[in-house]
Amino acid sequence: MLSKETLSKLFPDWEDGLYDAILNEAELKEAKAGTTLLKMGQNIKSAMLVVEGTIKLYQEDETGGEYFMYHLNPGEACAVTLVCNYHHEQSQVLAKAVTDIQYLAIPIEFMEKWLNEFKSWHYFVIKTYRSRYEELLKTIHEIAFKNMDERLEFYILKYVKQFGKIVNLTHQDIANDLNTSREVISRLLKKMEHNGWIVMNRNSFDWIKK
Amino acid sequence: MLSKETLSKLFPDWEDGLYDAILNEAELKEAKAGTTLLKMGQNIKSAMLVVEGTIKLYQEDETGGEYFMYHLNPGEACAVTLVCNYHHEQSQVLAKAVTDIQYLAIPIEFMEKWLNEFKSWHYFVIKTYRSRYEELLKTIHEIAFKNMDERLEFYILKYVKQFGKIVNLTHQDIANDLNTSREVISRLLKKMEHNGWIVMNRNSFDWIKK
DNA sequence: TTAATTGGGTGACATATATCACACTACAAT
DNA sequence: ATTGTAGTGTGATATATGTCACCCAATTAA
Repeated sequence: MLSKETLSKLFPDWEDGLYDAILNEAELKEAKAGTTLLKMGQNIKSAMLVVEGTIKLYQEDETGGEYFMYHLNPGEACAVTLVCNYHHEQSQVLAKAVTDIQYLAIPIEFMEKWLNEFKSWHYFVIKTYRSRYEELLKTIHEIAFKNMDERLEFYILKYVKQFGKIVNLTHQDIANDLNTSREVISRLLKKMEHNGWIVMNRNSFDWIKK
Repeated sequence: MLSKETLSKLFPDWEDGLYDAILNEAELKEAKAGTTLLKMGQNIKSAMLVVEGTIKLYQEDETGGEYFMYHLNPGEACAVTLVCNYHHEQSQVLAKAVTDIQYLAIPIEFMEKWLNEFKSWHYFVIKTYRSRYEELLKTIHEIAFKNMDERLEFYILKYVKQFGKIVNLTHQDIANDLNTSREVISRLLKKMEHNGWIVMNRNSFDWIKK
């Protein structure tokens, strides 16, 4: 079960009443690694706050393509689910659990209410949107101006920052996240290996640049 | 000079005290069409609210490339300038006036203060971030999944929605906004003409599809 | 131990876009 | 009328990436 202590570690800037509200209204849910938590076009019925584990956020194409945008970690929230004035709002993003996760699901009817009641909630929402907006800007910068080799490096660095220098991803995983094909990634990784940036193993490689 | 009536038409959801605060603290500025209002990396010293005219927001590359993301119209605000807790925050976007414009410049020291004082300001900031976040998602969708011909159509439709079916842009203008070359745009527009989607003139063309 | 599956390597080729060179035309300036 | 300039059209070619075909090695399942 969830305690006020746990909450105050995850969300240190909240006022006391907000912790109580969460304990009363939020449901603590779990999901296995790999689960899809939110699909594009799906109706949003609750806000999502990460308690444990990591979530990956994607832009999704009608034809099945995906483009990875950013990670969500404990103490962070999915921006799109935070402000739903109307019911039946549809998700604009795809969210997947990377690891086994725990998250808080708060029915969206509390969103409007809490914005009124809790100043710290209000700040939390703004902070969330601001930082996600910045992530999207970085993503646009990559896709609009960089070639695949640079985007791959940027992608790997995001991974390394999250999980460390041993990158446990198959070439196919990476290709899916960057909306390209496995062959392209294989060739680019080979180049990186020649350049001495990585050491390759089956199913993984080590980032050793710098 | 700026009146409370004008303000209440532009920003209908604000509380009364906020109009007064604006009248006291904001400076009404003007800029000619084509002016650069904010460059990437530039220190943000004031928030920007559009009163008259249209602004275009870009992502900018170190090497001079630009990618158009969205328009800002009267009653809208530049999200990045709205939440600057620290001084010396650097702009992540490029903003240019498309038409002659008037805008309100509010020194950033009031941002934190007003978030505390005015609930309607708080909502305004959230609404701004939310809608800009959605624009960025659409932009990512275009660049990540679409070829240049589809992106060009999307681009033209944004223009048409803003300014009407007569598109007063040179091929070079469009190429700059989509970070490609004039030749590419020329050829694609020729195709659109063949398909009967547009009628071309010198310095402009008409969108007649559908 | 053998067979099947998954991850990866690589050549050949297709396509989209970028780049270069240059020609042409409408309009503006003189 | 002449000249200059900005906007446009278009072939030739280069490059990055996508696609197809197929192989091999490592791991797992039988």
